Amino acid sequence: MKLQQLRYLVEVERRGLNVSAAAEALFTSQPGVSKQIGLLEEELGLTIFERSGKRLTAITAPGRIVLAMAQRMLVEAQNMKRVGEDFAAESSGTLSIATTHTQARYTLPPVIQRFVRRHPAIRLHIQQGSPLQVAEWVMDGSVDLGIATEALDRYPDLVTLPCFQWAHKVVTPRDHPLLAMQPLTLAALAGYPLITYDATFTGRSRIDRAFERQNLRPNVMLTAIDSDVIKTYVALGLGVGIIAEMAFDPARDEALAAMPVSHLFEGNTTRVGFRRDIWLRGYEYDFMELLAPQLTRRMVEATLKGEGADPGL
Amino acid sequence: MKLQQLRYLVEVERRGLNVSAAAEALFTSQPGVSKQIGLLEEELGLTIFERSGKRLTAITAPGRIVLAMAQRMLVEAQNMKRVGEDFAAESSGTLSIATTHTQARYTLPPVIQRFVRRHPAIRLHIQQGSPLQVAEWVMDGSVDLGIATEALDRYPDLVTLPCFQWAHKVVTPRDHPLLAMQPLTLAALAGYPLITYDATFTGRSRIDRAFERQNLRPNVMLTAIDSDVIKTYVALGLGVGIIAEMAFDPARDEALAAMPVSHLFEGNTTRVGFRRDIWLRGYEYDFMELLAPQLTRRMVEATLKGEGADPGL
DNA sequence: ATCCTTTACGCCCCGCGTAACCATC
DNA sequence: GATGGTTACGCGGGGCGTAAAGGAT
Repeated sequence: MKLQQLRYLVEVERRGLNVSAAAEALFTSQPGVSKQIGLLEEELGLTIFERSGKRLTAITAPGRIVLAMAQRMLVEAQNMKRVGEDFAAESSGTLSIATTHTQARYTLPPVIQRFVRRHPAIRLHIQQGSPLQVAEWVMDGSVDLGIATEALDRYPDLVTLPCFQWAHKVVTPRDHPLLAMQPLTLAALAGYPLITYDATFTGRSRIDRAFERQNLRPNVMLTAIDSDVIKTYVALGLGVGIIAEMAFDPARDEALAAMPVSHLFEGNTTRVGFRRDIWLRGYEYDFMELLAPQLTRRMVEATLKGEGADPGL
Repeated sequence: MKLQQLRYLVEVERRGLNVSAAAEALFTSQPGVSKQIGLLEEELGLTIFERSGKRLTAITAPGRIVLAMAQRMLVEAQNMKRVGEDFAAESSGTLSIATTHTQARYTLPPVIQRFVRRHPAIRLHIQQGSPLQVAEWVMDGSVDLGIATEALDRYPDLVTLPCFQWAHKVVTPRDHPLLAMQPLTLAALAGYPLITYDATFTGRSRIDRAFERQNLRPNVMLTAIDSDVIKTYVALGLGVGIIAEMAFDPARDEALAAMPVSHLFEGNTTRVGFRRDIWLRGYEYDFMELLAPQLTRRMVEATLKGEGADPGL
């Protein structure tokens, strides 16, 4: 049994049982992959893939078990490399983060700035997507850390830690009639066309839930994944915006006025998440602490220990 | 990184940082082991072993982490092979059990007999030792299952399941004065020289505790790990024996008389234990069920799931 | 007819063994 | 000097690539 064979195996599964695609993804030849998988099956004395003639059609029951084991072994192998990077240099390495637009645009810049100053040789990779995508990327190992307000905590194989809390703000043009209203009500908001986040983004669930509770049907006339887009359309007078508070900058957004609405919508908690079974490098602990001061290395490690429950296979 | 390198690594550690011994144990050449470990260290970019000149003297901090990961990977690799044996044939394979004399001699024979009838092609290996040895053998993977009344449950990395309960019996020559005593007391027992198990064996701890509670100092004049030895000396009139009840057979031991003493000593529970992280083959589940009918596959798997807590590193 | 997998075959790397050398106790 | 580890070097197996053949849709 070779680790290569396991890599081939896992990749074939990831590519929907397409050996050619797997070979391409691994920069090797298709026959090689085919052969090694055959050898592995022979060595283990079982068939991992069901074949109809020469085409792989399904994964057998033992195959599924073997696959799960292979994945764990590969994660462990990757962790070993991480330990190397971690202890050896602390200077080289890559930190890849998946997050949503709001975090990438408003929360992360100062964090990243300090991180880069402290770890100048670490290459950074920020991948932007929906909270669900963020979670999936963390799950499949294509990024190390995921930062999002939604979705992350729905994956039991991820460790998620709360970073900070935030509230929404309502933004309007500076001359908007709502600005005179004290205090602002949901009913009043529902009287205007609304511009806010896309269905699965950045606390949108809290917004919807608040209106639902009062049986209001808000007129959401435009949604975006991007606070800047929302603000732009609000400035054009197309409606009233509901955005994350950190996305409003009085200096930069001088065409707009913002009103606190923490009394209308539930608070949101932005979380950082990572796979329970990966090895966190020193600079990843550092990054988390920069992101949220309470996430010290000691605290994160304690959480890992405490949550040690492994659902396993 | 190759699995071989990890095997070398782990073996070197097991052999007290002696590369030559590790090479010998793995049936390969010493320079090969040395080189592969060097290559692994180079690949990971860290030193695993501290060297004074050319001699390995200690394991570095990262080395310890790498070692733990390597061990987990190797266990997983072994599990993969087990899955193979398990699904493929169910016919070939080896079941290795570590246990104490009493179990091997009195409990296991009928179990083994039925097991062999059901799985004629499985090779059996019974290794006999003290409860502590049994636990260590299970821990280091040299046997699959351990069966013992003592010690097993003190290892958190082992899953231990209760098999059955049993009590001690007092055995004497047929004409012994104690036989007339109704009911038997500890004080009476303490008045005779006793012959029983070695300090760490087969419920011996319960025997000692019972005397201690009454502040009695029994005269244990001979100890053995072996019920047959005890019975032999009892038959010779050297003293009164205290043995496990299953070790007394009225037909075979016609020179002796036995008296129930469950009112004097606590009951004992014999347990079967195995490493939490190994893959149990179908016939191993079978064996456990033959050993103790309540240990069905379903029940064992449920216990595994429930205990899923993994202390990890 | 096309796509995809397997079989066949040859190159070349690399793991392993032998031998020689070297450091520590 | 004995034990034990590294370096040097040559052989051989096996992984991987190219080419070709064989099924499935």
